[in-house]
Amino acid sequence: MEILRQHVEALLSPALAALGINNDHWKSMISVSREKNMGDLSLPCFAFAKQLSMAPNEIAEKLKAAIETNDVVDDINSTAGYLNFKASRNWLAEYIISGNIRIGDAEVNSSDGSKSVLIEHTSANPNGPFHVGRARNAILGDTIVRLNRLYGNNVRSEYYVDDMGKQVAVLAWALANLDAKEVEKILSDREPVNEMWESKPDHNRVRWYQAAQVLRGDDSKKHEIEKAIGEMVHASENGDHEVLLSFENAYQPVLDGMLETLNRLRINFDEFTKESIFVTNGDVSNIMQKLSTLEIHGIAENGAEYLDLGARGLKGKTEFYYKRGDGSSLYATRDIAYHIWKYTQCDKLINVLGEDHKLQSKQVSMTLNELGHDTPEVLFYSFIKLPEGKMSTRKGNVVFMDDLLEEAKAHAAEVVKEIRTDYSDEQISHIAEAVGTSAVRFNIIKVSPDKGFTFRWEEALSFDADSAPFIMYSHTRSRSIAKKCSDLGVAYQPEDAAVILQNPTNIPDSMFELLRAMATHNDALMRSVEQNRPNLFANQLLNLANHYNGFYRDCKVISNGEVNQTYLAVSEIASKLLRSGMIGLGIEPLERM
RNA sequence: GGGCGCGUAGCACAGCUGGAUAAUGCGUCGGCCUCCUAAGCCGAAGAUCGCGGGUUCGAAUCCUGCCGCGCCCGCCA
Repeated sequence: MEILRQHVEALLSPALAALGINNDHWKSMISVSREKNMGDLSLPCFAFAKQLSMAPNEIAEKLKAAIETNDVVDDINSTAGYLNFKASRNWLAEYIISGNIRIGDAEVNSSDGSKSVLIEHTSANPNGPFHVGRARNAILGDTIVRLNRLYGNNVRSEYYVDDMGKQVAVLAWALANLDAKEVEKILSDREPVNEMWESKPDHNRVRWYQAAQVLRGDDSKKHEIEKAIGEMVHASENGDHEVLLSFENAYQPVLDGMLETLNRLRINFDEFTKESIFVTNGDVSNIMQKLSTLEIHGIAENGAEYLDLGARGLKGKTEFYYKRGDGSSLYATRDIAYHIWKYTQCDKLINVLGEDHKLQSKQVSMTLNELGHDTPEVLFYSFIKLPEGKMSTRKGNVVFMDDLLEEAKAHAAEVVKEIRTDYSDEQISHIAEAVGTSAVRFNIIKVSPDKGFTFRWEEALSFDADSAPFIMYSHTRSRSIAKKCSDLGVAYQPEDAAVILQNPTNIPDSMFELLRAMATHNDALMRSVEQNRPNLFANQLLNLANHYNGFYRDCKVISNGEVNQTYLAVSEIASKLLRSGMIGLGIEPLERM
């Protein structure tokens, strides 16, 4: 309720001055009321107690007596040492109906020259299909992208393609040296690929990768394979175009398959940047050169080079190696080159990384600092576990995103079929797809990223309150009302605000609660974006949907064939806010469901 | 062993820069469809905020010790 702040400050200022409080420190003490029924903004008076030698509640009472309510703040009360200010119903209704709440659009970049943000997320090795654990990165990252756009930032999303490491080399080696029969023989003790995904290249080619991994553990073949792979890695690091091309031919179909899965979740990227670029264009060797001149630089016996980050306060492992004994670079070195390049593209960087990358990320940031660069904001997330324990492709203990999406859609279809008997199969399929994918996204977004949560099918497929369908349902109700009104010949036009406001309407509690939820909507968005915590905004949207439902219950927009214009205006603005917020979270807004 | 993170009702999860009766969902119990989509709404029961110390007028929130869980501690990516 930041919109109320200046009004409250104006009221408080003279009253506090009269008590002898003349500095502005109290302004930062005004905060959003915890007790929603007491007020919107509150001033705790405890801090004044000593200075004024008065009890806090006495101070609050004195202030209350000294302040006159007005059209904006029409309720001031003092309880237990708090002075509470509540926005006036009519003022708030007028404020919102007049179109003062910013709606935003998560699908476009602002063009007003605002801050440009480069968000790198997912960047998974292109060697196999997404399981729910790996997909947490993509869902969090894409949501941050969307919320930044909704907030008004200029955003570019990037996938950093690891096109030259050992993992890709293993895949390329396997594809060149093994045929399908051999692969299936090697993997005969494992679960076969779900036939539904047999022709999907991420599910298909990962078999070659897995078979190669098995062979790499086989003592009789290990040597020969390691040598071959080692040569490929080495060649790729020297920028050997032929090898890099064979790598690309190996991983690109896999990556395409993975992106197909993300696409179904409405996750897209603006740019794909290949790791090898920074080797072939000389950036990496330039950086290694620069690093070797730093005072915290060190050289190991075999010529490998590192930075002593312990000298800069890093605890635990202090040596950060950026160059191997053979002179080649390491993943982190290339990542540093990538970051420096990223800073030539944008003002601010955000990375989304698994918690296993914390140390690595810290090393990269500290090194960037040494080189005089800014450091990225990083959102770390914990892993998703299964009830049986850690997710592991090797043990067959995984839930693939493709399977989850199918399952979610099927479950949604069941629900729709049961309660909407008049819908066509096509309609049901469309709704089920939207509900299924939205629910999957939302279940991951709504929990705090640093919480390691356990994946459970019954929860992933729960469409009750606290889920995407709950929000979608509220939105659908608002669309249904708009359609009915339009059928009656009444359409909401934002320009008519002044006319609508000429007819005062009764504002019941539940409508007031909705208005308050709308008034705090952008406060929540700001917090969510500034702190890179999508779950905060997910919560806001649940809150908004919840209050819309209360409004829906008590304020009939259409009654006896007559449209209440004020209610319709509020319903429509709430609807827009729900819609833009849903798109911000990657939830698909439907007209009917 | 060291570093980082987490620990809130039977389960899951929220709690913004310390503040008033710790929010919400699932599950349990009870109520609401002649009226804009009941995937909804209303009500009840259910919490020593891991344990101990400290700072403060005030701590789930900050500091510290311990316990439990996760991740990391490669010249891998």
